[in-house]
Amino acid sequence: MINLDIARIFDEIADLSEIKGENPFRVRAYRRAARTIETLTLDLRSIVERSKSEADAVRELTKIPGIGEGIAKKIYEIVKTGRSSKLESLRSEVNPSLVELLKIPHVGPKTIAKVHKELGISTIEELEEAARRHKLARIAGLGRKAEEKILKGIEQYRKQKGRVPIAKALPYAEAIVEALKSLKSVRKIVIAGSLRRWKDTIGDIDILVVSENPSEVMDAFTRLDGVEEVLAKGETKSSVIFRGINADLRVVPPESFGAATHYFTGSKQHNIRIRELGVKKGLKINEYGIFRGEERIGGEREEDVFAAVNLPFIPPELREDWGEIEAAQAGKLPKLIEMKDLKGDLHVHTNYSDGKNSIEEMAKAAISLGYEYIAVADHSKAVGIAGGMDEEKLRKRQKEIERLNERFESAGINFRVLSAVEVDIKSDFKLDFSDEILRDLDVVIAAIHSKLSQDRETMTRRIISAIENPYVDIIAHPTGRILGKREAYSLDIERVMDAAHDNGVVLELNSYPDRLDLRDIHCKMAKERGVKIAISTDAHDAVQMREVIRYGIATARRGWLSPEDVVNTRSLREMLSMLKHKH
DNA sequence: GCCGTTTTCGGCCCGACTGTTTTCAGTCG
Repeated sequence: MINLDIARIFDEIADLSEIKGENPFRVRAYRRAARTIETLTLDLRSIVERSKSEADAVRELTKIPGIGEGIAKKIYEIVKTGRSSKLESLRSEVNPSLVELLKIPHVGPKTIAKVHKELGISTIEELEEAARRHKLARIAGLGRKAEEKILKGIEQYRKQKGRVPIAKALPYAEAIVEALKSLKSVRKIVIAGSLRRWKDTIGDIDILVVSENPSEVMDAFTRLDGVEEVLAKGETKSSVIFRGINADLRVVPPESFGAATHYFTGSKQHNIRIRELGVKKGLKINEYGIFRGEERIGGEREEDVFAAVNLPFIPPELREDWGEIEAAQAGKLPKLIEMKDLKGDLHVHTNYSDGKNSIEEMAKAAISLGYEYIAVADHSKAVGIAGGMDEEKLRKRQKEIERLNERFESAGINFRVLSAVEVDIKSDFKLDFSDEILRDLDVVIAAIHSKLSQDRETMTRRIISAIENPYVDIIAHPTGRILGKREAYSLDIERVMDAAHDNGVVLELNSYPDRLDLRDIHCKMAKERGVKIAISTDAHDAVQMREVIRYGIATARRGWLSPEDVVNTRSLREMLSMLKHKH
């Protein structure tokens, strides 16, 4: 039983309670607890297991914001017994298959309860059938339009568009901004929402505009080249599907720009917390501004919103209700890493394995970025599909690296190419090069590339065995996820982090936008455990080295990382001294 | 269900859009 499983139980309790018609604030409490738990950097199971009694465990658990006595006791029960009696009794009251209907756009708990009660509908197929036969319109409160909407929603749900990797949504958002910028009445236009928070996946594109002529903007937006469907069009807000992705646009007056930017950036949970703080100070905070009674006391700048509740500015990447509000109150917001802090890239490929460019080309690209070093980390021979190197090819590469470094030195260029490998951790736990070979390299990166479906215990031990090898410095893409394609390996990430800490091994944050692995919350977890991170690109050509790093930096910021948490913010000498097999 | 230097009870963020309502409910973010 891990945190994620417990979060799922509370999500189901929330869903079932909602359909049952429970107090919405109770539902919200379960949802908030689920969100908190799934992004918690502590293991609930170990908190419960090291407690002497239930009361002791409850005392510890209720220190977590959003977890009170009721939910704490349920966590205790779940960890101890593997079951939740609350969930089980709900399941006997509310048909559990109704939960899936909640995922259909435009279908909410009230509608579900109604169609279930009136028509006995409990599956998507039954709902679709009833809508087609116009049976739904007979129910009070529903009509023909509702039937159309529900059918459309079902179609959308089946297409499973869902969330897309940030690198796919960002260019579309930039294209929309570019197109609308040219309108005369557009004074300001910004990207907000999860894109501004740099979340790894994006559900929809949010654009905010200041304009004295909203209807001109709405018309232009809904007629953009690329708009496939107009979902809603109002005075100040419209929604469309833009090249397969939902896009929302909102127009506000200039004096509301700051408040609207904050509101539209989210996250939803962060906004709720900020507005609650406002309520306690007798203020109303909405997208138009900050109000005391009728009087507006701010909202032109985003800082106004934070200042109104006595907080410093919180960077968008932190606005997830992952503790940033408490940290801001305590004056303990981290100084987040920035692009300019990086001094090198510790994981790039060259044409010695599956990279496109030569070592020299990669080095020159790195120099142009202002870096002091790169580690060329070509694949080892077991990764045949990526042209992995054997020992002989490795020796040949070594000579080329040495010649290149001599040239840089004699030309007075402060830059060094580090000789590295991305050595494969094979399914039998062995590394793909002998210790003798690894010992002579500048940097040894180890990673898993095959047999990804081994069980949780085996995968955990497989990675830890690499961590314990005396020459392994860095573990690359530690969880193996590929967004939209492949889940992370089944892995006990906490044990991996503890082993990394104990052995002085660095974990990689792979900047590839469909990897971003470690992910944001894992970076936070690593930081709290004192594990150092390398933000690397894993670039297979020079253009990628330049372009994908921003996603890595953004993810690091979402994971609360400061320059000192990251090894490649250090000068060459200092960075090398932090690696395990020192040079 | 959570939470509290004005509360251990009585609040709980706030508004836009749509549809079916003749004054508001449902859904969404």
